[in-house]
Amino acid sequence: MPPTTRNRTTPQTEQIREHILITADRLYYSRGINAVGMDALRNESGVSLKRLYQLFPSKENLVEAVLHRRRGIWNSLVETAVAAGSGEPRDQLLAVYDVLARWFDEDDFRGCVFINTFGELGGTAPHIATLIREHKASFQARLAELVANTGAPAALAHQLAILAEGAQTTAAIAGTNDAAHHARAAATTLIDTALATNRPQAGPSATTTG
Amino acid sequence: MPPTTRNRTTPQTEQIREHILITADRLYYSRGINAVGMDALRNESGVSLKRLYQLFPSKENLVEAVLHRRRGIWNSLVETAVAAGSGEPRDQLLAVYDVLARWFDEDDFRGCVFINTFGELGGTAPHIATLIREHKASFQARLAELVANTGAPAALAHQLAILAEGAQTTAAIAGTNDAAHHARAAATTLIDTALATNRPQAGPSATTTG
DNA sequence: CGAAGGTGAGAACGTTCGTTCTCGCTTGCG
DNA sequence: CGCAAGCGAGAACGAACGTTCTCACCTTCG
Repeated sequence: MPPTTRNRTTPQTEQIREHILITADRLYYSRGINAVGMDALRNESGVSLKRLYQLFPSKENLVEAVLHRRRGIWNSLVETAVAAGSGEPRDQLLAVYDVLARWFDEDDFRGCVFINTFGELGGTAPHIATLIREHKASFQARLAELVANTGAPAALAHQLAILAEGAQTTAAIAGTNDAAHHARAAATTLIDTALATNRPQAGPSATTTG
Repeated sequence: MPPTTRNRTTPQTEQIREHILITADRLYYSRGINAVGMDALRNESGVSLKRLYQLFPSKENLVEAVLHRRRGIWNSLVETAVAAGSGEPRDQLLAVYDVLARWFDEDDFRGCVFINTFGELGGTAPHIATLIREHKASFQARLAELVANTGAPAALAHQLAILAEGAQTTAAIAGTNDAAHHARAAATTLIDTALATNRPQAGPSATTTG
């Protein structure tokens, strides 16, 4: 039923929806969410208020959709970087910080959308707070998988996650991208230390010859 | 002139000012700044609007005063913890993460005021963004001093700062205080690695004996 | 006592918010 | 052609915002 030619408006609807999400994301990200009214979004996107509320029944709903879309983008960035490397688990972990470095270099970088939104709305919008919490938890879970592949203890994943979070806020506030470099260096130290202390003296347990 | 008995209102003024700052801090921190109007602050503090605007000519001015006060509290916490320990530079650095651990355990903990405020207002209030940037820079400068005392390379200070920032946001969003423990463990690894690789084989280049 | 000035409670101001409604206009279909 | 439905532009709504003003009251000092 969905892909029939029944409703002429349907094909455009998805593009309009995406256009709204892109515009809202840009405005919310640059100015904060409370500071961007629906009128501003209407003017910037060129989409009428009627259609805005038709596609997103409330502002909170729209904010959630923006966060959901950002989550997909973030996951794609991470997975692309993880898949692009040598396949070595250690390199896959470090690839996360290369993603950060490229991101921090963007002109309009102003920190992590989820962290910013949590600070602004986390105390009053429980549904949004939960959404943010779940996103961060899923990122940490992905890190835990990558860490497990290296054979390092699970605690390393938490440490690497903290480095990634800290790099984002530090880069945002300082206005420089140095933090990505520093976080990557710290991650390298933590990973190598974890790997060294995990299989310490018994070196040649050469079960994996690859 | 200030400490004379000339003006009867002066003695109370400072207490009222502090009372306003404490109340505003609590409301802003728990709900976000835009979500707390001056009426809410009037009702919660019991101070009339007239006196509020008498002591703080605008809301932005009040926000800046709240941040300024938080900065002093944070610095006191850090300096107290740094001074309380053994005096060993390594322990002084780790004391910072003990401060975080105690802080995260507080019931109303909701992350770092400066990070939260930067996310909400940093894009539209340049003066506040600058104030936040300066606070973070001064914390990093203090860390750099402590790192220098250990003899470790300066880059360690940046890494430790990133850990502290990341622990704050991670703890806030996750709602647990595990991040303080993980950050402390990571900091220990980074510090010890930096100290070990800094004076590796060539030990006695004793130009600075003291 | 009586005039002056500062105060608290809260109304009022103009703006902006999120959301809904009105109203011409277009458009697809019988 | 005629009509029902959907659309964009924007007015309108009640609420809340930051800020100022009114006014009765209280204090203080000559």
